[in-house]
Amino acid sequence: MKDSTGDKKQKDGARPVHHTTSLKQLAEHLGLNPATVSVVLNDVPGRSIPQATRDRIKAAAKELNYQPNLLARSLRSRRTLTIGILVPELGDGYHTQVMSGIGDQLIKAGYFYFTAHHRHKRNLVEEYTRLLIGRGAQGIIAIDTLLEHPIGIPVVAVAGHKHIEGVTNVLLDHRRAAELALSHLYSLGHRKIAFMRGQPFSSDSDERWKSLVAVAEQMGIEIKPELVVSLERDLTSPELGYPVVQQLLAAKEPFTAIVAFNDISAIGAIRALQDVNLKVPEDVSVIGFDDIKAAAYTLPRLTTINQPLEEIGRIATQSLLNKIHNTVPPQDEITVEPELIVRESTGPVKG
Amino acid sequence: MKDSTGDKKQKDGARPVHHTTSLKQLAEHLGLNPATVSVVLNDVPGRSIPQATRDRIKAAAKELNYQPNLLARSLRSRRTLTIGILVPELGDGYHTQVMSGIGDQLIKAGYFYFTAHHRHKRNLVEEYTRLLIGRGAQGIIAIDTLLEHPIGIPVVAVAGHKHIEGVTNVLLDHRRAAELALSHLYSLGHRKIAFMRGQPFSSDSDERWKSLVAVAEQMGIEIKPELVVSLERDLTSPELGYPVVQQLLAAKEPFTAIVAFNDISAIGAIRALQDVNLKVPEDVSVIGFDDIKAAAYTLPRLTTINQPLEEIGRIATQSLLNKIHNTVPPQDEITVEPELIVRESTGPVKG
DNA sequence: TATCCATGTAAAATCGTTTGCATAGACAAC
DNA sequence: GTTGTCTATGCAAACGATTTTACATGGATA
Repeated sequence: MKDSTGDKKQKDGARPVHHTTSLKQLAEHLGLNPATVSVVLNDVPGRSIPQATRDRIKAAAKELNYQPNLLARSLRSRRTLTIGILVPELGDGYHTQVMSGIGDQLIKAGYFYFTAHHRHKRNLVEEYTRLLIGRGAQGIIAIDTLLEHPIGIPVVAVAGHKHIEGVTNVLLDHRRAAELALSHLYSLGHRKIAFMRGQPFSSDSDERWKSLVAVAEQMGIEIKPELVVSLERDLTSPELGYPVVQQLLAAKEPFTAIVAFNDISAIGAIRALQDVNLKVPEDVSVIGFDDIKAAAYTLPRLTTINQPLEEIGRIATQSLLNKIHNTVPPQDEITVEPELIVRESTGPVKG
Repeated sequence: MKDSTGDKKQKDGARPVHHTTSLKQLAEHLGLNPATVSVVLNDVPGRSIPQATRDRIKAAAKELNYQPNLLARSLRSRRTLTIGILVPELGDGYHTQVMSGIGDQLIKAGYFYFTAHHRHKRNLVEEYTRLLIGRGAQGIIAIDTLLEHPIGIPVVAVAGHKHIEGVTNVLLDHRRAAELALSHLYSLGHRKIAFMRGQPFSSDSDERWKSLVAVAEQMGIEIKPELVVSLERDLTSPELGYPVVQQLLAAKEPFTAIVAFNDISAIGAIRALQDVNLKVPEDVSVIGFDDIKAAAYTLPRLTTINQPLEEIGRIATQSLLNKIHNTVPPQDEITVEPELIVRESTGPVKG
């Protein structure tokens, strides 16, 4: 809403977009009606137009480098070929890797996406959702974002907390993840295993813990209460995992392995162990979750459970496109399979 | 291009976008002409409309929750309030942190952005540029992306390699970065300093090296040829820095500090040193560049030169918006200041 | 020879805005 | 009573496509 002192020449920054030929110009050039040209270029079925004319039109379109104006097209046809992505943060590996998969899949389908990052602020989630819809988004992918209620367009949630009517959730097969982690440790001979529970506000905490408990029971691994610690602080640095390991050590209950809540806390845990001269993995094995980029750079490099983030993005996208196009009945839930990545932080139990 | 067997009822996924009231409906509801309503809601100057009517219109707009259709508006006014971002990769901290700053700044100005990641493929850069323009992008921010020639709309390049007519470059003050790094080491007593040069294809390599040479000379630090190694492999893992340090050690020329090309290679360098039982920082100090997230998680944590990535994003955005709105004469180049982050990988020289 | 259908193309309506110009009425000045 | 200036609003033409409907042909059929 700048000042507007009536200065006519400025036109408030509305500079003409790089000039392209319009349908009308193309039609004129051909001596045909725009409608005919449109019909041919869009391969509209059920129209009788001789091949010769079709060829002529397509040739001219190529020659004049005709690019249909997406805005105009969308306005009329109500298809914008655009979706919106809601994400808490950019600049964070987890989210943007998912976005990478989304982008790959979308562009194949001729779609583009708007991104809005809301830094976990609820009112922003609401507002951005509105804005995205206002810009013609035909669907929304909400990554790690708390949605409150159904919105009017197709939605797919990645790592969504709640189940909301009409929203498809894409999530990790936590059960399988637990199996991979525990059977890896088990096969290395570990029986005395310590566990870290995630913070209550973290979306995966509950599911992951339940799965670990179930699988441990099934495998006959005892979970001693003294060997279970809980993360509490709202941190995204390894500090997260440091104090809880000190807590574990103070309990004096022997253990040979730690199942960390995620890679970040695993890194902190390793530090804590090293600081009391325990060697990883010789004295204690540590396994993480997520397989963040940094996991390959630590000393020792981290054994972890990989979440196929890009694939999750691709799957979420495909699911959303299916919803938009109404091609298949929508699913409530889609699970993806985790993978065990063995690096250096786990090893056979001593002796 | 699906099949199209003439099935009329399907309508190929064109579902009505969440219903909103249109300007026309609003006008009808008020018994006024759409134009009048539009004029009032947009505060168009130079129209005489009594305050009473204005209030009536605004009240009704609020009541009916009128949201103007951005598509239609853009079509008419040729302002889409949209820009495009070209980026090599998503899921990489460097780029997405810049994007984070861009997003913050854009949304303040009422803009949204399309993202396209091209994975360094030249033809995709071209194609995506076209597509973005086709979707009405009013400007483009190219992050670490090689542009070949001027395009028809305002462009700002972040970490751009080349200088291109009309393109504003936002880049780090390399000179200052070199000063920070070297004076930090110097003040800790380091005089025998080894250097890593970046790969020739990396955008910052040359500039960074030239600055280091210049500053070293100015400070009276000798750069011995035996203590200069060059990265060559196209890697983004710490492996990058490992072999070159072995190479340094093999040269038998003593050194007490290493200036790494970036954090990734610094991490590899530290590993290489630790693997021959040299302690960091007690025996050798290592300083990195970039301040990637992982830099705070390594053992020891990395001393490095921070690039204010989010700020770079914000500055690039502001510069682009200025260009779009023609408010200030465009600049060719904008530099931003680096910052020294002292952590644990540097320390005073022994003895 | 009149009727009908298929074919090729054009015209018009529409999507939801913005914007330049027109106009009707009120009032004042001459 | 004419002219002129305001005021408040309306009208209609864009913007650039898609989509529905209409209109000429020309040949085939009855």
